[in-house]
Amino acid sequence: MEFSEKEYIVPFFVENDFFRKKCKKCGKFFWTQDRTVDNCMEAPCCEYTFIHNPPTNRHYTLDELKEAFLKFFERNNHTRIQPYPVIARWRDDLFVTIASIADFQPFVTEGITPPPANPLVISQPCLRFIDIDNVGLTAGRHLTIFEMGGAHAFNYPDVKIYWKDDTVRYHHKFVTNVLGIDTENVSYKEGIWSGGGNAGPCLESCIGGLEVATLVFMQYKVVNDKYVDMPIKIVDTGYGMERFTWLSQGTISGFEAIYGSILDKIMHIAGLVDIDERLLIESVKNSALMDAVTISDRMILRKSVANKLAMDPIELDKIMVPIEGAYGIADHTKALVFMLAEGALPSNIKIGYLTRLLIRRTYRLLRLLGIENQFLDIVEMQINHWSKSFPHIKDMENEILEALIFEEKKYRDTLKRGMNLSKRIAKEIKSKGKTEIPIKTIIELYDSHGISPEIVRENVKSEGIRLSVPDNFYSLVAQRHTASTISKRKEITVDFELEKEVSNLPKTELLYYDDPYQTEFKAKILKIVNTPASGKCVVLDRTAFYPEGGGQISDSGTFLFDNKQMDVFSVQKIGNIVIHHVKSDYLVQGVEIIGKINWAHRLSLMRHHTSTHIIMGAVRRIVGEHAWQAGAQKEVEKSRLDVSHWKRITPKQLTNIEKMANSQIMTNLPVEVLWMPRDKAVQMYGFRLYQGGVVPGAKIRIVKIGDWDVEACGGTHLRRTGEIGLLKLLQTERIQDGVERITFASGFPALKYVQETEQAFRNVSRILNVPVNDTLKAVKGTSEELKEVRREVDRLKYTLAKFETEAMLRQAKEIFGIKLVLRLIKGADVDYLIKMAGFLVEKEPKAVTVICNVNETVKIVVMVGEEAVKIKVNAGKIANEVAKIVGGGGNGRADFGQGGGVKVDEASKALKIVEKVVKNQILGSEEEVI
RNA sequence: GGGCCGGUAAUUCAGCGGAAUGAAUGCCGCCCUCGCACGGCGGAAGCCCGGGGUUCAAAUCCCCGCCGGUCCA
Repeated sequence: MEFSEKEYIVPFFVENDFFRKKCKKCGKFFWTQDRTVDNCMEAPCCEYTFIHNPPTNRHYTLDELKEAFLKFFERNNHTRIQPYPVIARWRDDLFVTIASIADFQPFVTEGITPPPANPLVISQPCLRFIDIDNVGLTAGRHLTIFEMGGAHAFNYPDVKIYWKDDTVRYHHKFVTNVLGIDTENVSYKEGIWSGGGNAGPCLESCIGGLEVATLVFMQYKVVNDKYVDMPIKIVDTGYGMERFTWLSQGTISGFEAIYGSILDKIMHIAGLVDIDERLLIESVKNSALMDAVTISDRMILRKSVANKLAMDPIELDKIMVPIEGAYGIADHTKALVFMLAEGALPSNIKIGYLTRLLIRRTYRLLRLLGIENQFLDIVEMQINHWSKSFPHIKDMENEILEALIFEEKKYRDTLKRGMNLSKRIAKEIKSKGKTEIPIKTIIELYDSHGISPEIVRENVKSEGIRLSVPDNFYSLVAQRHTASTISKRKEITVDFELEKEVSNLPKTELLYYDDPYQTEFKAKILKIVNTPASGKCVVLDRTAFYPEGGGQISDSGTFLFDNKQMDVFSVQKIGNIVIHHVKSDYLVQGVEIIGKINWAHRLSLMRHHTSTHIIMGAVRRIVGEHAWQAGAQKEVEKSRLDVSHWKRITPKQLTNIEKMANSQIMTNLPVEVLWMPRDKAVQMYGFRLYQGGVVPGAKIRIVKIGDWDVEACGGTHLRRTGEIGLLKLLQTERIQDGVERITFASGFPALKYVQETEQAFRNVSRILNVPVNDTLKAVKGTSEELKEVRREVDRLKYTLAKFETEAMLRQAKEIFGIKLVLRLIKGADVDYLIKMAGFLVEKEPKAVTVICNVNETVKIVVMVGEEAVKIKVNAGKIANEVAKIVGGGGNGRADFGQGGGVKVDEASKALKIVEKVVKNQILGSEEEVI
């Protein structure tokens, strides 16, 4: 899909003599006032021109630039909005905030809620992991954390704010008037933007070879690969705050501009001083010419730089790798500080995995520079620096450092395990006379054990083992994952038919918000829809039925109409419409019904919901402020709360949480529900409000339990905590690394649990015949005794077996120079048989022993003494032959065999053939014995 | 959300259907030494994670659960 010139030409271009040109190198169209230029003015089509030669009127720090940007747009009628979290908890399609527009998706962009202001301006910290391999290599063009200056305007069919022309004018005015850049130095490159199901044309602003901003005009929805007009047209501009800062300072890399003294210190402690600037400048300029820098591209880059400087590329690589490592460390540690401050704890799944990835990567870079012991010092510098603009980071300082210490230890453990494992593998390979580890093993080491090929190489070097890692190593790893995952993807079923049928209905009035204790109400049936997917659905003008949402299951109850009662078994919400699922055919549109909710059901849910908030408050106080709700489900009998925490919650902590929570219940705290403007709420209570995810709307519903806990929440709650009565924590489990699930019960189900547990305990004490308080002691004693008895039985078996053996040997039959001992016993176990047979052959090397035990089945043990083995008697084969007769099988070595079967009556017959089998073995005859 | 690996002595692991004489390190005792380190000899130490199933026989194979590790989206 391409857009025509029409989409890009704006009056501003025409008025100011901009020309539309086609880039000689990349073939893309762009707009410029400079007649002479023939490329788009963006690397790699041209070199950076701003290094040591900034085009701006002065140097800006990141903070200064951000302020200049925000102030400029404020002067131009935009309202400044506080940044959103970097962890995008309100989205199910993203883990992190990747752009400023992500703050407003999907609720605002879909028209569900109005924007917090219109137009607005924001400087949003963003995370991107896509380009993580490039961080450092491209001198600051790619970062995992950066701030995106976003000026946004939302144009509705009836309310127009501004569109393409003003967007370009604002941008141009900002770069020329505020930053003082020459107007000829700015080019606008035509492009297409698409993402998140939306698309539109965009203009990329390039200055000095660097793309500094993207002006996106979101105007289409992508439906079946076709563009459909969106009712809301959105100006989505992204100004790269770090890139502008770099541009204004003209430093060698962006990292000097962004990190200043922090980077200096990292370089200093790593001993990276007195570096030949020419190497850096050439490398930066060349990195601009590389489009996508991959691992194998690195040496190409080095070669071209080395060529210009007449030096050895390998030598250059050795100098550059640590410097780029220092850049990476500066970037990664900042990203970590932001992520951890918001409670994105290291884990093996979801967002936590990205945190872990980043920590491990950082640790490897630090190791490369030999400064891994400085990890926390560097992080502290970052905390102190960035908390000037983002004070919440300082509040979390201890939590951030603690999480890192714990994770670092974990990684060191992994590395240690990896060392053992790879050394063992190396030895095994060596013992096979080989010198190379197969690629399959390397992949498995990485995929299943987290040991990267470089680490393996380090560890096996001493054993003289090599390994060659192919360029496509990481895609080979990826291959192991793709094959099975695609087929198993579950479809989320959306009843489009139902959605369409109710879309024009007025918003349902939600009575449960006015009074969560209302159990009965009158309402008019607005519509009855019957779809194959959802069955019979009733929409009312008002309802007290709480629909499924916020982890709370829906209400149930009945409708009364015309003296008839109909069950409402499930309630859902689609947009602003509440749907009641019923089975009855009796209802008709337009009539008035009486709704009655199942109060016991609802009350239990309310108890559990309020409890969830109380527990969350207690968990934070016991395990630390990093603990976030990672999910929750409120049901009638019990509920669960998933909490992020880097280690297991100990039984002692759990007891304390329970005690603390119950104490809040006994204090009978008031539960207040307030509707507040989003920004004000965040200002008062912080991001911690969003435990259950960011809720839509400019005004949000706040549930405040005394001074104990405040959360944005749409659920139904009690008036006072005392109504919970009793709260019992039932169990904790580790559902993922870094996420602990607490299951609990409130009210009657809690009491029921306590009573049942007590009953079970009483039963145990009754069986042990001891008072309840002595149960533990009694069980301990019994268990000890059991162990002792077991040992005693073993000892007795030993002596008994020895004793019996001697008698058996006296009865042995001598044939062909061996002593044949046959024995049939009842009710013994295999261990005993083996012991007896063992003693026998030990004592008499000429013995051949076959012992047969009859129980529910037949067990046969055969042992052949040393001397007898020499004349070809084979225990395993005897066992096999004998077992066949009792209808089973057997096997074993020459000196020891065992077998068995089910035909109990054939046991004595089976023993009778032994003599013949042994004879055949000694004589080497193949004669059939059975 | 999905994939892969693992749970055996205090620890790191071997064994992967027929006896846990398991291995190494650590621990205890004895010998060597004036004493220590090293060395030599001997010893203690295991519900083979839990629960089902298959089998004459399961640490071993299959299913479920618990616990841990790891990679990817």
